[in-house]
Formats: sequence, C-alpha cells, structure tokens
Amino acid sequence: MAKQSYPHKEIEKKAQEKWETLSLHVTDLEANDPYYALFEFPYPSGDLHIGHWYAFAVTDIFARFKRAQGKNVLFPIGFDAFGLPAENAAIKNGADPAAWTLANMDRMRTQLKSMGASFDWSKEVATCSPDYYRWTQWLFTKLFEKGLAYRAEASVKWCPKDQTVLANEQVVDGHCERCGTAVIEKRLTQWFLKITDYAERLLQDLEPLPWRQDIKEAQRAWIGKSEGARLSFSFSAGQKAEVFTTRPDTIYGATYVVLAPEHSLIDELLETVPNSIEVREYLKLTARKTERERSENKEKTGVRLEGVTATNPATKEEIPVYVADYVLGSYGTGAVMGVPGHDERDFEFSKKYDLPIPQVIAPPFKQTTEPGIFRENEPVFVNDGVITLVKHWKDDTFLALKWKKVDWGTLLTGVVDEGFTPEETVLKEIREETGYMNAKAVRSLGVVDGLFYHVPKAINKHVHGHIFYAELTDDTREAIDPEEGAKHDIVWLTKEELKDFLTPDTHQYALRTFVQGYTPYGGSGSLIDSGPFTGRDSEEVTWEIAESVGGIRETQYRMRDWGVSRQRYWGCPIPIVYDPDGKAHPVPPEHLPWLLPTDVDFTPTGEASPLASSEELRERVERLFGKGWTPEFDTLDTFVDSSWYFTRYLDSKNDLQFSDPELMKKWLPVDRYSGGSEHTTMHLLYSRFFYKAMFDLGLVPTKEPFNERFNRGLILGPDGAKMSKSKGNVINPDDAVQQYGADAIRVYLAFIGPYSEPGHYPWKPESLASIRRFLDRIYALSGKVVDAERTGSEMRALASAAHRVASDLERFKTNTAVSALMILLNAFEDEESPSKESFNDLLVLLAPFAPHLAEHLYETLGGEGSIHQQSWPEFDPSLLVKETVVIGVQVAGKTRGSIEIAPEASQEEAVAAAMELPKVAGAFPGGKPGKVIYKPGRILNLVP
RNA sequence: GCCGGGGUGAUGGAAUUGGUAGACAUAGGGGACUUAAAAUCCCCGGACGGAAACGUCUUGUGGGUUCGAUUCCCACCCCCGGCACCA
Repeated sequence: MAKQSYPHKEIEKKAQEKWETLSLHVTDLEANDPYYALFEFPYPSGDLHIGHWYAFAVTDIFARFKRAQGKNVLFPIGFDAFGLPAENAAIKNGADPAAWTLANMDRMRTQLKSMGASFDWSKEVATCSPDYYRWTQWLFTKLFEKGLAYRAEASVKWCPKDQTVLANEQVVDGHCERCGTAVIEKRLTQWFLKITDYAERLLQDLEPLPWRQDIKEAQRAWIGKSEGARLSFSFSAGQKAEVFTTRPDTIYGATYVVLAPEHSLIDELLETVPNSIEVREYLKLTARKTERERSENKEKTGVRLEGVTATNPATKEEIPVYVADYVLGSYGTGAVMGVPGHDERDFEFSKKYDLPIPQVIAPPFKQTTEPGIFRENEPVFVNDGVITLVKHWKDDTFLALKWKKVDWGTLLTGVVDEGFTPEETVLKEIREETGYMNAKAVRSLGVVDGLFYHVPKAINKHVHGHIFYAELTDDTREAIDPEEGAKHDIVWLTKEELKDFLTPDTHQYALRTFVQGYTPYGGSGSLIDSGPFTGRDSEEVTWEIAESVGGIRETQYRMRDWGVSRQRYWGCPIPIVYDPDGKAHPVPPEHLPWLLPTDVDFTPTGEASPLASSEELRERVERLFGKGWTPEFDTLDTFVDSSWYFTRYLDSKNDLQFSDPELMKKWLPVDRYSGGSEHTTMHLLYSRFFYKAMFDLGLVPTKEPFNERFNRGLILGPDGAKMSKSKGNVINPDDAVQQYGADAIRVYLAFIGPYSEPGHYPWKPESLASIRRFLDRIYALSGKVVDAERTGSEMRALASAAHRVASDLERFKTNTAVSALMILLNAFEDEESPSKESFNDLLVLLAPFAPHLAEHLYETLGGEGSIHQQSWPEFDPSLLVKETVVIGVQVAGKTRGSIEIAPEASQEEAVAAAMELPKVAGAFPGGKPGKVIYKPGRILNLVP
C-alpha cells in the first residue's frame, strides 16, 4: 500500500485552534497533584531560532507526558525583556526600546504558538512590564532594608563599546561577551548584593540537590571555598600584616612577605622606605594594568620595600617584604607569606629575585609494587638515611648499584646511625660499600621520604632519605667487606641511563632533583627543619602549628559580591533616592512601580547613565521627596529580573503581592528546571542566592528554588559548526516547520540524543526527513485499523512501549523514548490488522511527541474531547514478562550460541537445552560441565 | 596546571548498572514495484578470513579482578566543559 504524506499544515492549525478553544493548557493552580515544569524564559530578540525549539519543544514533550500521567502541570512562559539589544537597536535605528521589545514579543508569540507547545499563556510575565518590575523593585528594597544591598566604590569591568559595566561572568578572556571588545577597568560607585554572605549556604545546600556533578562542580568552583588560617607578621617599622594561608604547616619555610599593590599598609610604609620612588613607580605601573593584564603576564614582578623586614613568627627570622601584583588585593587579606619551597608562584618569584628556597616538607613515596608494598595498618619504623649520587672521578657518569638477589637498581644508600650526621654518613657509606676513599664536594639536594615494607626485616619502614651529591677525586680504592660486595655490583651510568636503571621512586626523585633542580612540592608529608614539629606529619599538625604562632582559623571564598548597577537605560530602575546629604533611601512601596522615564537620551556618553538626562525623573524625585533629593540613575542587572520570575508565574496578575504565599507553598520548589549550560554559574547561582534571601525575609516557603536541573545541549549547523549568520549555516525553524511540520521537528529534536546530557548535535535534514517518514507511517497505519479484539502481541508491544517511554521520559532520555515508539510502530506494522483500541493507545504514547498528528488521528477515529486529556495507558505488568526469553550460552565465558527457554526455567532444563547445541555439546565430550553459572533469564555459562 | 565529564560501527547514539556489545535511526550496498525516476516495501549492514557453514578479533591503549568486563580497579593517551597568580 502506498504511503501518503499527511497534510501537516492543515492538521496543525486545526489542532492548535482546538486546544485554544478547550483552554487545554490553562493550569488550574488550585487543583491537586502539582508539577512545576520550568524552562528559562527567552529574551525577545525577535526571532525564534532552533535553540529555542530545542529548549521548549523537548520540555513540552515532558510537560505533556506528565499531564498524561495525571499530574497537574504548570508549564508557563514569559519574556526576559530588559536588556542591551533593545537599547542598541534604539541607538542604531532610533527605535523606542519599549516599542521595539513589545513588537518582538508579539512576533515571537506567533512563532511560539506555531510550535504547538502547551504553554500556559495566561500566566505570561515580561520583566520590562511595570506590573512586573514593580516587584523586582520591591524585592530590591527589602534586600536593602535587610542590609543585603549596599553601595561601594569598586573597580568594574567596563566595555568601551557598549558603554556599560559588565559582570565578571560577562567578560570572556578579557573581552566583552557580547561584542568582543577588549574590556577596561573603571572605578565607579556601584550597588552590590551581598551574595558572599550566602556563600556557605549556597555551597552546603548544593550537596543534596539531584543535579549532575558537572553543574554542582561549576558552582562549587565559582564559590571557591578555602579553609586556612590568618597569621600575623610584625614589621620592623612597627606595623603588622595579616596574611591568609591554607598552609600554615609550611610557615617554617616562609622566607618573605608580599603585599598586594592595593594593600592599605603601603602608604604608611612608603614614608620610611628609602626606595619609595621605585615602589611608587611600580604601583603606578600595576594600577594602569587591568586585572586581566596582570594575570595574563604570568611573569612575576615586584619591588622590595627596602629597610622593612617582617619577623617570621615561627623561625623568628627577619625576612624581606615585597610589593608584588601576583597577590590580589581583593582576596583574603591582600597579603601572603612567601613559601617558595612549597608553592609554585612563590617559587617562581623567589627564583626571579634570588631568594632562598628552603624545603620544609619531604615528598613521600609509598611503595605500591612488589617487592615491598607498604602495609597500611601495620606499625612503621622511622629512620634517617642517605641517598647519594656519586660522580665518577673522570667521566660524566654516576655510581649505581645493581643488586644480585633482586632485580633492583639503586643509588648508593645507607642508614644514618646514632651519633652521625647525614654528611658523615655519606662519606662512610662510599668507603664501606664501594671502597673508594676520596670524595669531596658533598652537597645536599633535599629530602625525600620512602615508605615501604622491608622484606628481609619484615617491617614497615619510613625512611627520611637525605639526598646528596658527591664527587670522587680519584680512583684510590681499598678492599671492602666481602659480604658487602656480595650484595651488588657497582656500575657507572650516565644520567640518561640512570633514568631507566633506578627502581625505587625515591631514587628517581633524587635523580630528577639533581638533573632539573628542586621543584616546589605542594602536598603533605613529614616536616623538615620545622622546629619542634620536625618529623611530624604536616597534615596532622597543621592547626597545632597555626596555633603556635597565634594564627586563627579562617575561611575565604573566591566569590565576590554581586555588582548589580548598570549605566544603561533599558533595565529596571534601581528604586533608590538620595536625600540632600547623599544618603540612600529606598523608594517606598506606594511609589512603586518606580517608572522608567521616557524623556531620555539614551545615546551613551560614557559619562553618566542615560537616566541622568531625564528631566521628569529629577522633577519626580523633588516632587515626591522634597527639594535637594536626587534619583539613582543606574538600572539593575537583568539577572536580578530573572532571579525571581518563577515565583511570579504563580500569580502574575497580583498587584498586591509579588506572588501568593499559599500558591508558592503548593508549587515551590520548581520540580524540574531546564536551561542552557551557559547559565550554570550566573543565573542559576544568582537566583539561588536571591531566593535564599527571600526565604530569610519569610517571602518564599523553601530554601532552594529548584529541585531537578537539566542543562541541554547545543544544535549545530549542518556543517557541524556552531550556527552563525557569518557562516551562513543558520537553520530557520519557520522554514523547517513549513516543510516537515512542527511535529516532525519536535520528534527529531527529541531523537537527536539524550536531553539529559548536554551534547552537540549537527542539524541533519536527512534525519529529520526520516522522522517525517515515521510520522507518515503512523498516518498510513491509521487507515488499516479495524474494530476488533486487541491481540496479545499488540498488548505486549504496547505494555513494553508504555513502560519504556515513561521511564525514559522521566529521566529526560528522549532519544530512547522515541526509539521505543519506533519499535512499537514496527510491531504494529507487522500485525495483519491492528485493532483500533490498540492504535488509540499508541496515539496516547505518541501524543506528547507529535501532539498535532496524534490529536488529528484520535479525532478521525472518533475519539471524544482531546487526546491530550487521555491518561497514560496502564497495562498488567505480567505483560512485560515474556513467556520465553532468548539467553546466551557461553562456554568458559565465550558465547557459543543461544537458547530460548522460559525465564523461570530450572538450571537442569537450561543445561539440557544448551547441550542440544552442537557447539556446546562438542565442548563437553564427557557430557558434563565442571561448573555451571546460570542466571535465569540472563545467561548460562558452562565451564569445563 | 587544577577540578569535573567523556572516548562504543562510516555517523547520531543503545546496552536492564557485571550477563548474547552495537537497540533505534542515518549514510551506504543489494533486490522488488515502475517504461524510467521519485516515493514505498523487502534484505544486508563492526573488522578480518572464507564460496559458505563458520572462525578469529572488536567498546581509546596497556595491565588486573571475575566463570564472564563497555560496565569494577590501576597506569597511560586523547577529546569536551569549568576554573585559573584566589595564597
């Protein structure tokens, strides 16, 4: 039978009108069984692109599925309508930002409706509407009253092209995220929200959320918690500098102190230092650099404050003080102690300025291969030893020992006996073990710890290996103890040969240190030259050491407060006015919404915010508050608008409250929130913070706004590159809808890959065509159905599809859900004449994916109401249990065939069936396998 | 560099969490229908060998645990994402 292509345009239009008439998607917020399915509301750019489709169509599939499952689903939509593009269009074409935005919203509504998504338009919000931003302002004033909003002068990222302040996240590689212009820094008085007060809670409450690891990790990294200690260093000139360190255990290795160029102590110190001109020069230089430039050039720079020293509180040594811009003024205390032996950055700095690099922790190497694997939980014997690189008297080779009983290669080693120094031990060992008598230039290369099991002595050992270098002056040699000589042969090897020859890791370390020089070790281990703590484990005594120098525990966060001021027009006006003394006051609720003035010249001047040009605003303030009062001219970051929109959906028309508390109690937190990965550390973190602040104000019912969170992937152009106008690979969804229909696009996007994992998928027209074919086949099949009893095979196929689709959709694995539908269709096409009843169930399963086609066919077959009011078909679970299963038969783990048996068949039956297979029988001439592993319904493995 | 997530056919991706690897599709090949093409339908579809039955190999690489490993453990290589002078 020839397939006909179904008339998608007609069908889709009709179905959409039907849903509208039935008000099918208006959620009754009072009804039971709430399920809040949320997606990030779009910016009204004016054109619906394929990314929107991916975001909304696939979440719509989920929303429809949840409804079929009996949930009362809220699936709202709105517009994140403030923002730069409207203003840029205004600057460019003289358009009114408000009119431009509203026109775009109109256009997008039409496009959005063509998707056939079940959005509840009755609850639409637009952040630029005074009805909405009135509450953004109200919430801001609440935060202000709670002390969570404050003003401070800060250096901000400034885009010279957009003439605006950028959030840290909007700066990508030192360039403006939007226009790519290099960002500069500027100092302005700004409004900030105290997100740092919530750092710990944002971190703690992240833990139990059912989110993917990568999302949580990104947020954790952004918060950047470090636990450490605040230590105090006294200066020779009488001052004190506090430093923050996460490694107080390395304080015996602190050889200098660094102050950030912004450090408050510097001004005072400048008065006494003899090289103040040089220091001032340096300060000027770094001030001119942006933070970006400072970190771009990783070459460390700094200037010593001549004549000033600090006392290392542990060693009591006087150490130099530097100003260097590798220390940030904005983090910790703006001062650090330099520990070059155990910090990469301090190491670089010390090398450049020729500072000593003492080692205070020995890197440990634990033996993990035979012989001598370190035995955890057994007593450990600690002693000192030496590892010596002995250079040949003439050649550029080194003495190594090739052991006779074991396949080992080592350097010369020895135990440091009571009453001997390591240096003495070196000379002693050279003589005793090799007979060479004249060595010189003994030089220490540091310490390395070896932890291993000493097989002959049957004990765990922890040896502090003092590494030395020595040179033989000549080949004068005496006879050695034959017992010593019997253990190993002496070989002379080059550095390169040693690398292959040396067995223990500790000796490899010794060689590396000799060849490359010392490199800083940032881990833990036993302490060296650390006063009373020498020999102890650095990790164990960290806090003891901190306390011994009067340090106090402290936690630092990398996250900074959220700067929310924007020197732009098209945003929510900050609801603040200043009295004649310049003190900030919140605009009281009766004056909200605090309207965005319209008599504004929004051409950026770079000097003041566009609102400063409004006469009306100035007059308004004087009229309402009195003479001499002035307005705030900045607008809010649009991330503030979007930090609470999901609470407004619940009660979008309320003009007494931002949302109804009872409804919030019922509907929050959002059950499933889907959006783009790009919002992981901005929107998602900001809205969590904002919501928590609201929670503390008693405004919302829970401490977290979102339960599940899913980040979606990206649709690429047909060429596999990111869609962009310049590449000419942009797919216009409107065209695709014309050609294939909305349903085909929806199913295609669901099938492209798992929605639960963000992947990158090229747009493949041939694949879309195949999805359309799939829908056409369903359409064709509808002509074949008959009024008849449903068959067992139909029922089984339906039962497993219903089960599979449901469990896959639950986990957002839309691709396998579609594949289950395809399998179902394949099964139905094999039926002589599928029953109408069964086909109807197929349509219910299809309905979330292809809502228009399913609606049409449902109606054609005489269905009452809408298919989208039908509930998910339920089947007897026994239908999922197959009568027989095909299981693999293995011989010694190798597949040799398969048998079809009842899932509950006994082992005897299974073995008997397997023995029918010639290949299996052939493997057991005796007729009996030695061992049988039988997992009913899974596998039969026969082992000889 | 550090932290996460991954590497499965020509391609997108499956695999009940240790049980016949490659579901479902796409590209490709062959056939049917047709004067022909399109559409549609049927068959093949990891690699190598073989006419075939079949055999050997195969989930980034190398080891290990196990009757059995894509799945668990160790080492290494590569890709993607986040952070990056945060002490």
